[in-house]
Amino acid sequence: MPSNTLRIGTFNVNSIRARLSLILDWLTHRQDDLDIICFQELKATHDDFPLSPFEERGYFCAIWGQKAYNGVATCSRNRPLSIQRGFGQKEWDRESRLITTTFPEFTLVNLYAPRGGEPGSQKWRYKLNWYQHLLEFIQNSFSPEQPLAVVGDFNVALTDLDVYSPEELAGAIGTLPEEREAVRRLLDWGLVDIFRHLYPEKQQFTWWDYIGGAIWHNEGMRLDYLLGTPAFCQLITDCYVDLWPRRRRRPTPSDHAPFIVELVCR
Amino acid sequence: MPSNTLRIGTFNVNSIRARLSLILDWLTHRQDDLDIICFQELKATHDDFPLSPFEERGYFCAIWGQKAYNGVATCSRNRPLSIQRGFGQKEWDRESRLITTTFPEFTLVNLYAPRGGEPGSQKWRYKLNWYQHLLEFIQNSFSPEQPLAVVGDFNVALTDLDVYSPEELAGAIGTLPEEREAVRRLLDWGLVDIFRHLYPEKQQFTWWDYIGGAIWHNEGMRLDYLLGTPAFCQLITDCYVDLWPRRRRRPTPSDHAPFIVELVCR
DNA sequence: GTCTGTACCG
DNA sequence: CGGTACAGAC
Repeated sequence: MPSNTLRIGTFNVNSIRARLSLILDWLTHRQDDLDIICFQELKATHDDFPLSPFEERGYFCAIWGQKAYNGVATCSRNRPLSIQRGFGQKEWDRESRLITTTFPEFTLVNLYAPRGGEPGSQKWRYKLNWYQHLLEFIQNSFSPEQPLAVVGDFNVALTDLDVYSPEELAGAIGTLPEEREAVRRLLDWGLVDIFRHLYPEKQQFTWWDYIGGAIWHNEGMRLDYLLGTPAFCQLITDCYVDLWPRRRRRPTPSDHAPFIVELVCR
Repeated sequence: MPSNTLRIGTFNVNSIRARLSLILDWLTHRQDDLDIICFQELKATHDDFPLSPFEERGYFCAIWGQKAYNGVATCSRNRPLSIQRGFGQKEWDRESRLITTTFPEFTLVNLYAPRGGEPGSQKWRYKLNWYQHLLEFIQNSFSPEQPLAVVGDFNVALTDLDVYSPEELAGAIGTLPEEREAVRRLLDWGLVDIFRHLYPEKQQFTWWDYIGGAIWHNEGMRLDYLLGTPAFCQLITDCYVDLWPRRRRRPTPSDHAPFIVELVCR
């Protein structure tokens, strides 16, 4: 590996506090090789974020916390040039689901999409509206020509290849046509699903239900993505899911596994 | 020590489940030298009692559990001749606070008295009524001539010697005249406070508040007792509080320490 | 299945 | 301060 390799991870941790020791052990296991980590589902306020252990490992943490639910943080070895919490519209910023950090080489949108609900339900509608708003935010804030990555838990499995059993999961939340279409509109704008781009045929999940020990039968979904503009994706050398923090019993893991992207930085 | 030494312990564990590993470590630390253990505040139903580890260590457990609150169990190497749960009156047996086991050599009443409340309050009245009922139960069920021990968490500090600071604790729950009088009536009936009998001047607490790290300043109270009839007490060779399971930080200990009585059994 | 709040009791 | 129960979310 050349020394100018940069690694970005995205990890829905399902509580940064309950999972702290596991996350730190994971960082150590990886020999602290991640340059940027995008966390989702902090389930903690800014004040409750365990800042010290991350600072001790050399990370600056851009945090947008919330009590009990949601919450995102982007922790990076280099301090970002700017941080924006949310969409910048009061109406859509009641939930902490999005944090944007800019770096000299690229811009990073770290998001936690709503889970949604049954088709036609209130939560289903909210998810679609949220995605529509995300699209407009990206359209208004960025250009497909700039190096941009949109990364996080999208709570959508884009195709049937991204779920363990399309038959069993027909109509399941995260696989509905409207949800897939909402993400696809982001791709149409100019973002590339880098995992699928690099591995067109590979089935690789990032989430497994707690119930029934789904991780042990690999019955999961691909819900976590890095979508990048071509200017960003040309930097990428590889990407993969790191199962280390997921395939274990104790301490109790998150239901998600981290997704790692490696790039060269000139 | 002669091999016919018998050891009885009483221990308010403040949840038998949350404290299981600590209790088992404690038994091991003591080289499994306890013949009878009286537990209070199981905070678990009969079905939730962790029976196996105690059975594996050779104990028969007479359990009277309750969800979330109260709950008592008497675990003994020899199976008791009989077990009675509660007072035997529906009205007074809604809470699991008392279990009586009979053995060939003596009878054992294991109790968890109500904590009570501010003087004049509902809970204060309930505690006094409960003690009145306990007195009548003992009067009606036993004779001061028989070998009988009444052991457990009485939630009363009998005298000012039994609290760390009579000045600071003036009027504190557990030190009120009516509460002390309630316990004294048991002594008047024919029971001996064996610790005080053997150590008339010694200040030794069995409970320390969680708040403020009271254990580290020995700011406690003596709330746990073994009261015995003379026929029982004549068997006793020594008694003491075992601080091992209390003076520690992790795993979080109970706020009580076990009280141990040693006897000779002919 | 797992987590966080809130509530209640010690 | 520390335990359990319950509701709500995912």
